[in-house]
Amino acid sequence: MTPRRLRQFLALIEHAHFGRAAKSLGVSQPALSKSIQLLESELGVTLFDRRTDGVVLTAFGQLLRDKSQRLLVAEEDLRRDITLLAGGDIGALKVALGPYPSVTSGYASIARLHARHPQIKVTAHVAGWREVAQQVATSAVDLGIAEISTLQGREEFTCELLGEHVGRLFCRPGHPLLAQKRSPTMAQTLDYPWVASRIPLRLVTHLLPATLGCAGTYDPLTGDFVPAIEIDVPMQIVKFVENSNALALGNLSTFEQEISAGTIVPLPAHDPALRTRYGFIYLKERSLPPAVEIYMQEVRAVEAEICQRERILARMGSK
Amino acid sequence: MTPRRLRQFLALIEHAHFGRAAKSLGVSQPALSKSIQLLESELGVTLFDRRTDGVVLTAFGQLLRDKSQRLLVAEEDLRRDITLLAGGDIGALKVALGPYPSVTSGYASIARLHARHPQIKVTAHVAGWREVAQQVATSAVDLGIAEISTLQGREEFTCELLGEHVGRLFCRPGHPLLAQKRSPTMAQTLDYPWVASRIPLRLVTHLLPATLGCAGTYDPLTGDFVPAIEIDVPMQIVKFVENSNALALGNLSTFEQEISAGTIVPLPAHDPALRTRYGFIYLKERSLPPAVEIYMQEVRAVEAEICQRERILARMGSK
DNA sequence: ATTTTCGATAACATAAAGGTTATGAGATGA
DNA sequence: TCATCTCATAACCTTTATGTTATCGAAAAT
Repeated sequence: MTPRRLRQFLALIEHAHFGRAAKSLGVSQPALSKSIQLLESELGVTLFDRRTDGVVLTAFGQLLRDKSQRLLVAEEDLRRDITLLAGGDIGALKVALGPYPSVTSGYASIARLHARHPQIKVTAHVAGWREVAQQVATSAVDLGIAEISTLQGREEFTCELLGEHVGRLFCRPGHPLLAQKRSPTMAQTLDYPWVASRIPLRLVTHLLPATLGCAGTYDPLTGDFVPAIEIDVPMQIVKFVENSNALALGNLSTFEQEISAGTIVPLPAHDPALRTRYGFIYLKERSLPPAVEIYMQEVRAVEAEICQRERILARMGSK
Repeated sequence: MTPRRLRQFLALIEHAHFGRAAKSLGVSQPALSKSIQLLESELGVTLFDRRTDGVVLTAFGQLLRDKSQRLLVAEEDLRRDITLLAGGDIGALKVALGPYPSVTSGYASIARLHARHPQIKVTAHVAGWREVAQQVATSAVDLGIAEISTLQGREEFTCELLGEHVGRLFCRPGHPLLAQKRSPTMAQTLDYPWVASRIPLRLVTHLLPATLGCAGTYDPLTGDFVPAIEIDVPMQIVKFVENSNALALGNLSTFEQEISAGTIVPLPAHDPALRTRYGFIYLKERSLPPAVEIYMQEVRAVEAEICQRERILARMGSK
């Protein structure tokens, strides 16, 4: 069951014809015949039904096809990873970060990654949840960090839960979502830009480069940061929400002063506690490059730190 | 980069010594030396630092170790799957189902699987969320269906989100959770058995064998069903909750009559909408046997059906 | 019936994989 | 300095993998 044989096997499936498959592989027909026979005898099953007008795959063949393709991809990926690493190229890493809280730990992790592995070039793209999923699906990025409901019914994705944040949404007093009678649904809130509140950023400010905004593209190698929504973090968020239809995410305590001053108001929600569960998402079929795995380790570490700090803050809050 | 060579490579790592590793593999030392050299030249990197007192792995070696182990496991799994299938054994399937709503689609899927593939032997174990995770982690089951927050911080798990249900918890009037001043936390509710309400079961009753309870072990091959909590589904749930500390999961409309009669009451919760996101969980490192993949397809199909029916019910309800 | 098409088989060639024993070369400690 | 330990190298052997060309036999089509 060598890679070579598996490739011959897959070629035969494609052409459904020994002669033509052999030709496409650049070998003679008897060579391919024997090769497939050896594969069959090794596994102890018949892989093809030989018909007079060609061959068709058996159930065993179908199983082998699906699995062997993955196996070959995994092997190629491994080869590629080692070759790149050997060339001194530890790898570029593209990640798509969803809104809060994904972006919070996502950015903090980039800063840590850059500190420890400056040779890894990171491109982070901040986007909406749906866009993150789309970018992962099209392989535009290696990895996404997004709210996991993004994944519903998408069997091509794998996810790893990172954390859970509970927060509320806040808006300006005259916001369109306040005009309607019913409490806004989650789907409706997604129609407006969300901005991360001070709380989640405060949790990681000791890790964040001061220049980092909450939305945009950051390359730690060059230091370039191109904000998608230009907000000075953390103080300008309230001003931004006050003067636009953007929604701020945070806790009641986060905006205690602003609420009593009436500058921003909490959004009524029939689901008042906004539980956000977010995690890594990536394609099931691909094996992740080493740079991505290193980055994931950093994210996990940051996440653990955030969890601990939140627990401390919660304890302080309840006293 | 044949399996054989990779195994030699792993053996050398283990012994950190050419002579001893060669002995453990049953070959001579020069044979192993040459084999490793070939592997190194094939990949174009040095895998071991040769020291006078043995060998130590380089960074490349470490990368290859991690990846090649997975590759070998995948290959072995494939071989095992085909061998089993060749022996007419399409495979036994062990699944752990968490409480509602996991168990709902889990059971319905078993019924469908049994109808289409009667030769697949299924063992379903219904358990609490934590136990599902534990059983998956220890490979006691191939697959789990559970609430995904089970996965937080567990990087050994892969998950695939299946669906999201919103419900509330109900209890008897004198329940301990009502005695405390604060609203019960999610963690506290987990201290009591949960039982599935009529709503989620009603959604799939056309798929369920009439005998199925909501908790227990069911083998569709023999038809044996051993309930863990004996409840006649669906009518006895209210009686059970009324006379125990069990919690029932459902919507307000589910228990409309009982609430007005005062027999059961909704549990106050600072997080009144109980959003349950559940999905498949399995070990990252393992490749799933074919029987499990077939089952997963059935679950996905049932899940899609449930989603559609819920949407219809919701629309009917809002009119 | 005859021809064509397709895969299997036979006979043979060659390169590569994998192994052996004997020996070499460098570091280390008695 | 010498014995000893490490892994590398050399020379050689055997088996297996992979290929070739020529031919065969069965089914389908003309």
